[in-house]
Amino acid sequence: MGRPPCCDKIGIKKGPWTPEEDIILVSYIQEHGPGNWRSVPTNTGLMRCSKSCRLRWTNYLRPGIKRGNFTPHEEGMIIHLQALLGNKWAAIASYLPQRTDNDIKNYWNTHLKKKLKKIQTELDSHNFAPFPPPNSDNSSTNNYDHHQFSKLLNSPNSSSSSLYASSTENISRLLEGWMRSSPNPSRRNNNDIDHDDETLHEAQKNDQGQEIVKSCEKSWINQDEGIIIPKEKSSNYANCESSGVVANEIKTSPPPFTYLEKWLLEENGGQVEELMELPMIFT
DNA sequence: AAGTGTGCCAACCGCAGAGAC
DNA sequence: GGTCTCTGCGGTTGGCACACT
Repeated sequence: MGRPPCCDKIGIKKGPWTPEEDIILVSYIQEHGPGNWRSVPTNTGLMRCSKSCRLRWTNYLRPGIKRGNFTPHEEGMIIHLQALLGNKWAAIASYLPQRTDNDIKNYWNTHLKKKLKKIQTELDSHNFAPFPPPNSDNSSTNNYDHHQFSKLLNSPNSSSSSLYASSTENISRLLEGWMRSSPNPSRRNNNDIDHDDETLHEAQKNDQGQEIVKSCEKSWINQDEGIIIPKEKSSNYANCESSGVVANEIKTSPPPFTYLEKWLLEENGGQVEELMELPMIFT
């Protein structure tokens, strides 16, 4: 049935990209813009399949990619978005415009998964609950210890994010300035981070954004703290649901997307602390 | 110094969706 | 409507670098 893999073709080079290949690819895209990947190998003379060219561009060469350590804020966003969306790395990456889905996926698999697993073990051994008991109000959260959880998450003993460092210079710097002046750039320049809100609004228009909105409908937004608690884990939700408040709130007017926006794009470090205290689903 | 184990990340693979014909 | 092609996504892996013995 299907067509053979594009990379099975004879003469197609595999493996790590050389700086020369990078420069050829960057030069070509600089001139023609990203897209029409099919024609890239033919037009550039690169002995790579179109897929490999696209991947190299999107994951490594395109301008605006931030490499190196993930900040606690980014880490928190990933953790929470993963809890919210699952392994939808592309969707998660759309909220971290400077990170690639591959980068986020790798970081999750190599750091965060272990970190959360360790935290869960710690929580078990300390006998305090990661979630407030259902049907209880916030004043009686029993063993649930926000600060302990936060401490564990930020503990230097739990795998250090500082180990995650870039080993190679980002060749995309060659393109600095170009994307800015380009009439229709596919991605943004490093200097455009002040337009994050525009990107988010664009994302909201497309399927990924709609997916987030749908996800929000499944979550209970804690408006006091500006954070999102998975519906099934929130005692507030349980309490309100029983009174019919939430059902009406969500069914008739889903939580405004701006809550998620505001929280996700909040550059204030103080928000991170709240995030770290957030109960979440361990997978 | 050499061998082995482990962590990490770039890149590959296979699948699915969308669009063109 | 069916087939083909292109693109994007998520899971997996190869291989390098470093740590440990």
